[in-house]
Amino acid sequence: MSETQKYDHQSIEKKWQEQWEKQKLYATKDDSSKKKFYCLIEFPYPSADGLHVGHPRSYTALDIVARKKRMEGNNVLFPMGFDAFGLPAENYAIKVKKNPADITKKNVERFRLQLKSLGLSFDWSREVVTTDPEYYKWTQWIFLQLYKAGLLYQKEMPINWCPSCKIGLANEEVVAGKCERCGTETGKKNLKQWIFKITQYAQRLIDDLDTVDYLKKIKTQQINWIGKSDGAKVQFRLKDLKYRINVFTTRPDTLFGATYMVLSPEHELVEKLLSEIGNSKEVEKYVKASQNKSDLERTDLAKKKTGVELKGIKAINPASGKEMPVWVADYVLISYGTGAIMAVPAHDERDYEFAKKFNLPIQEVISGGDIKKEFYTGEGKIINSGQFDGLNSKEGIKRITTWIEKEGYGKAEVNYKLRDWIFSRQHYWGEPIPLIHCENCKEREKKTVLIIHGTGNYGRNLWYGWLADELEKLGHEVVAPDMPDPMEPNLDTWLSFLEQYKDKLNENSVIIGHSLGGVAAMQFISKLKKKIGKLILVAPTCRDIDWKAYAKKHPNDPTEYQHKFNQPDIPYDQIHNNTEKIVYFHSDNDHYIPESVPKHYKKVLKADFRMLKGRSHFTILNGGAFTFPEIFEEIVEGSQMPVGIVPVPEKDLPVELPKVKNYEPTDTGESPLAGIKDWVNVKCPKCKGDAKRETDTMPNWAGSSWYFMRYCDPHNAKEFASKKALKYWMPVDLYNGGMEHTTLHLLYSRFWYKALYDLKMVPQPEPYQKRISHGMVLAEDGKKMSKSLGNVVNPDDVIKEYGADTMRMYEMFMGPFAEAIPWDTKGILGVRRFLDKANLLFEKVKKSAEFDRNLVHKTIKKVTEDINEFHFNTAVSALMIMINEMNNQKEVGQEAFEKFLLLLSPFAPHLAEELWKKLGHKESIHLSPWPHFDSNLAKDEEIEFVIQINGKLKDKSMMPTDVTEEDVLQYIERNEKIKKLISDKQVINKIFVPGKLLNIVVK
RNA sequence: GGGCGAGUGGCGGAAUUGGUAUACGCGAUGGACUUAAAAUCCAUUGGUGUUUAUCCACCUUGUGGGUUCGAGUCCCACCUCGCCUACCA
Repeated sequence: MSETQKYDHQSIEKKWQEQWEKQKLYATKDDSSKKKFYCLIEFPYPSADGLHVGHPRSYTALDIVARKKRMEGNNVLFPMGFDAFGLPAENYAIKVKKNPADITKKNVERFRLQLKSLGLSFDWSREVVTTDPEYYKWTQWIFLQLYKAGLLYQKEMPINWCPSCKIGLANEEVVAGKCERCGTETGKKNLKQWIFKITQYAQRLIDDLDTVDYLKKIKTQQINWIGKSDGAKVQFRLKDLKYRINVFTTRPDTLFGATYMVLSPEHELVEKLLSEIGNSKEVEKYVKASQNKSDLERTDLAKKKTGVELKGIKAINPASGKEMPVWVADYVLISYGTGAIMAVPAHDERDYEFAKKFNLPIQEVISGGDIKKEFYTGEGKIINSGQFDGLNSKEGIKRITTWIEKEGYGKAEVNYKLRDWIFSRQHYWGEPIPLIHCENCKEREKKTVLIIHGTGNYGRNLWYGWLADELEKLGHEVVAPDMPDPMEPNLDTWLSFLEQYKDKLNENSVIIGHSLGGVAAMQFISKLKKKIGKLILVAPTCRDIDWKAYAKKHPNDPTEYQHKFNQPDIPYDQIHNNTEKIVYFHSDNDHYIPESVPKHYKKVLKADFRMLKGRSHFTILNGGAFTFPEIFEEIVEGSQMPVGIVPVPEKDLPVELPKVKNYEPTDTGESPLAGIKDWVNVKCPKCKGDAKRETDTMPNWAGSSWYFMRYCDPHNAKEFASKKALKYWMPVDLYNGGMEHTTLHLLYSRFWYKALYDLKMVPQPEPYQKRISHGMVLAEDGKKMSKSLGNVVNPDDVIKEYGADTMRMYEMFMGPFAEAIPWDTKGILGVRRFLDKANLLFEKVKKSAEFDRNLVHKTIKKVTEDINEFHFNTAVSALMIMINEMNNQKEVGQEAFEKFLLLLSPFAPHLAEELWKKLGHKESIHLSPWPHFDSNLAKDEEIEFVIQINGKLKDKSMMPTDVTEEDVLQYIERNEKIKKLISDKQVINKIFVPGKLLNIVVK
């Protein structure tokens, strides 16, 4: 064959691409009587390097699916866009001193051209670019809806900080202590951050996976990332101290085996206890040292455990009653559970190692191992655990948890690894967060909340701590002091202690008094010379309680002082004068406070009484809970939004990025936007006073968390997408992307979609019906393609030399779609030869020529089914077999050839269209119906029937597919070879598999 | 350490519910065409042995066992590699 026998891919491909575009062949119409099919592929980040050969692999695969679905009569949505915000463009902009917007625009144009040269059937009229203000207007709008729904808060916190990129990183972006992007070791920096309450959705993000069709490993990854564990929260008393240590454990069955406790270095108690311990200097030194350790050091030195004992501090094991030493050690992480553990060295690897190193007692409580030699984490019989001895450990978990709850030491609890999503970025190239900080509004709305705790407790313990955190998330000022001598309180001491907070209080303030603190609160308010907003009493005590009787009933509780507590008459009139409103919470099962108490207060207090069910005395004791949303609600009065932070009004969206001279992030951690005075200074939309814009921008994840919704209605100027369009197109029927996005992008976008579903803005709770993943394309050496290794293959070169059709087919043929496959430039030749053969075969086509119907229908069946299952490589090989068979004939029937072209058209759309038109068709092949197969015709009439002896192949012969056992046995009678082989042996059995084989079992 | 997945020719890889292992392609070798090369076409191509006629026998899907008439496929143990994850209490 000469050069002229190779088809001219350049002119053919250019011609059809132009014609298709002119005819708008792939434009999708919304209102259609046809069944919809939404086929989605992750949109690319338009890097300066251009398209990678990995991109076309998944694009072609989904293009094939989309084209086939279209030919099968579906209304297909197959869109494409660009995810263009983010660090690479910004870093490049800084390097070449240009505007990232200009750079991005250029990159997008290049990408679009490259994608178009592949002949993909995207509906380009629906393209979205996340950096386009018309697009990010709606990203900001959605952000505001979620903000108004109370899903965001701001908190000063140590964030992961990359000293090289000068950017805060989400936990998820730090891989093994290193910056995901640049590989530099990360440190910590304290910054105020906007944070999404994704943890609120943790359970639903797990549960709803049951309703969707994702690859198993993708579901597993999602579940693992959320990391749910069932266990119990248990409270440990400290000997002679008011403080308590809360721990989370998944092994309550080992409670009796806890021999020491460990606090993480960041735990608040470490600082509080410093004055009580003998070796405070040593402890301080240790805490400081571990703060300076990077996450990498703390995790990498996995096996070398360090720690310091808090000398003089003893915790009490509520189960065994034994005293236990308390340590601080950085193998306990502040970010998981409560930041403290009960250590059970006999049945936990880490605790065992620690106990061995520091010579701490090891107490076996589950039999089955040999704890002298090794820890034992398996199941077994419970021993050394009093009343629980003899139980199976699995049963023990349930029984001991129930006992803990009954005795008031804790409660069953679920814990998640997933942490809230840090959303702020201190960078230029991202969507501005559309919020305005207004000091006037803040002063007006901010509440000062004074929490006065009860006996034997401290300021931020239990629900006080939870409530304080929640209020601070909204920007309120919380004063939750540790009251003096809480074990033996004295009213006068308490009142004089509270004096210091007097000046902070005003008509907007709230005072919460719990238990004994309730009495203190009333006394304190009655002496104020001003009015406060609200008094919230939570199960307050009262001198009416018979403390002597109580002490008899509860001999272990240190309540001696209670009846000594000085309670002069409370001047109720004065309290009413000094408060706007009083709310009184009590519980129907408070065994601490008799019913006579609320009865008494009902008589004397003009309060709003609220009865809550089963909250005991509002503490962990006796099964109480840690969170009391009712009390929280009473303070914020329905406002879920942080105070003094005003959403930009919808009519002012988008908040566009201003042009700046300098894109570099600052060393202070502020975004470069902070330096642009004209932009930062605005009037508050609420009070019209002077205010400032938020200068943080959104992370790269924002735009990609909802782009699939915008595709449904991309030009809508009034809504992010119309209800009608969303209802028709959503959910996505097929979503494909890389494994690298199966945790974060999927989790974040599912979270946004669920939140919008709760706001009734989208039609269902899950965005993606089916999710599959593609494998990576590796370099010829089997390594990842990278510039530094110099092994990158440029798709433009391949397309220029061999054509887009060849490129597409080769990417499909190279191996299983889901697996990583190395690129092989020589392998492309085989596919190109196949297409040349197809082109040449056209000369042999005769309208009237006979053809092999079985071959045609077999191939239709194979290709159809393979595409359905994403087995593109074997579909290509079926087409190759068909072409080879047809090539062996002198003439080719036109009908057979047409069917071949139809099957070829999703893979090689240009050549298929060229030959289709050359056959005389007026309409595009891509608008033609997908061929059907006849199952009977797809079956072979004759097969190679196999004769085995003891399962080993001895003979084969062509026979009809439906050959009977008798016929085969007769055949054997006539077969000298088989007869000879079995002549001297005893035939025990004959197994006949219809249409396949006969196995003769001999001895 | 945990989770998921994979080990099949010289290479990429095929193989329905257990039923002819190595489809399809690359590469290689030989031949045709050519002054020659490229391209193309034809033939051969898992291994070993015997025989030189290419008929035959045996072996072969990481290793070792097991279940079965029959195992690449199912079960058990082990080895190797890849990906994700990691002091998650």
